[in-house]
Amino acid sequence: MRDIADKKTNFAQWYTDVILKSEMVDYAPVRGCMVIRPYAYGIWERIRDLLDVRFKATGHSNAYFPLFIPESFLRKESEHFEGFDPEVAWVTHGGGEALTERLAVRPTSETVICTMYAKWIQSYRDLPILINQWSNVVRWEKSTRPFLRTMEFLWQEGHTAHRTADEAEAETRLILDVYRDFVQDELAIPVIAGRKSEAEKFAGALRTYAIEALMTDGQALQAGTSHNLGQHFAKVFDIQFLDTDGQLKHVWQTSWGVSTRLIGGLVMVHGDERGLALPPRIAPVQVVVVPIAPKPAREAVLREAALVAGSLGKAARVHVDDREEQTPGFKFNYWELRGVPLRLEIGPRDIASGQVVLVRRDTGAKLTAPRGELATLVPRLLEEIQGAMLARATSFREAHTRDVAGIDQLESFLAGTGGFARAGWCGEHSCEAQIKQRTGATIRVLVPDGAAGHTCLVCGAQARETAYFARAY
RNA sequence: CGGGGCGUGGCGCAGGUUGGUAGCGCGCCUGGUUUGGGACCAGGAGGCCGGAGGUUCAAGUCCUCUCGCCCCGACCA
Repeated sequence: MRDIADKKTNFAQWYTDVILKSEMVDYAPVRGCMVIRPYAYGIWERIRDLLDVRFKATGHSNAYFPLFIPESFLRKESEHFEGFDPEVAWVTHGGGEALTERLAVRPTSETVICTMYAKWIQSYRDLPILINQWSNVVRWEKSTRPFLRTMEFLWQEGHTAHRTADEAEAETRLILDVYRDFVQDELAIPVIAGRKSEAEKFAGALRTYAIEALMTDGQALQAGTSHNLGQHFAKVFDIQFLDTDGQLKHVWQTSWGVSTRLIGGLVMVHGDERGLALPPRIAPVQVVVVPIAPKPAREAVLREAALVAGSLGKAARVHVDDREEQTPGFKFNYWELRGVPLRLEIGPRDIASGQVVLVRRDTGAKLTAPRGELATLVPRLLEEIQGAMLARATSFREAHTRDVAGIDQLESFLAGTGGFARAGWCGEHSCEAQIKQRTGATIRVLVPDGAAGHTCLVCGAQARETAYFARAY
């Protein structure tokens, strides 16, 4: 493949090449910021729309809270403040005058939202509150990569308040399931869902759950998080309600989010030496029609291409590439780089035979089909591609997941192909820290199953948890 | 913050050691011929070399300062 670095030997450069050359993104004038170009924004719109449906279906509503957060709000919960302070951007001046109180550009919105919830919640009848917002946030990151870690990014953040601890925990897990299903079903990315260790949890949370995906370079990517905030925020922000028993109680809260980082995940899970490969359900363009139009037949071919596109109607998102200046070969590469799942070729030969040529992006497989069958064949093929992409990603993950018995095994596993290493863990932070220090790997998630009978891979004590370790983005 | 790399037409780069009329590829524009895996020919447009200062008859090139970007690491929800 011309113009993009070799994926096997130079993954980081390959990633950068793909996202720049497919015109998904460009570097912004400000360090660490990115411009999300129409093609990638189209993917984000699909992500947003599909997730939003799932949020609404589980009872949530959207709202919007301000970008600016007074410093005093952020300081109320000390663990939360300390977690975020190093990467907060502060506004100190406005309208040419110094502000009496600095304003944070939100790194996340718990503190403003809690302030409002304190006003809105009086009675158990006001609960639960189930609000989501689609917004941008800013975190002053030292080292950035487009989509994976940028100083400003787009995300959704859900913030809920509940009457009981059980209800909050159920909500936290419900959202984790929503995320897992969404990412697997729509993005064709298999994930491991589990709980974060104390060291890795959200600043201010009681418990953090996450879904973790494996990139094709063997590194993990946190693809979504769901936090059970307990009553920490309720207590410092004084969010109380009068319960049926006449007692004044603090609410139990959750917060959860996914971001434009998911787009980086799509690239790194499904991309190949030809560029991006998009799962059909998320692809802005599902089918591209490339007319092969030598001059004498040009009019006829373009007319047929338009007819075919039209005949697919609502069955698929179709684009006809009728640019005159480019040759078919150029267009094939162009759309493969952009990851369009299915290509249709129509030329004089096809018109004569009443057929079209179809080419799958995921496998490169080429087949011909009679024109009349397209309306049923194309949707079926798209679903087949969707399934095949998930299956491929899943078997890659399976092939790169190992049980390791000790830290040496973990180290050599990571030095080799990398991936998820599964092992027992005693629950002590010192053991977790030792692994990170020696191997660079962290606990991605803890899963409930099967710790019994295992020992901690570091200290050898009885394991309390089963952990997935990996190096992560 | 540490290490490395780099700023020269839109993009990618050469030129620098040895100062002497700023070049190549791609892209772009016009015309023509082409179109089943990144077309070809011809003719064009476009940069005073990141910025400031200095040395010199003369600076892309040498010196000083400065700004910025990328990668790796550290850090990081």
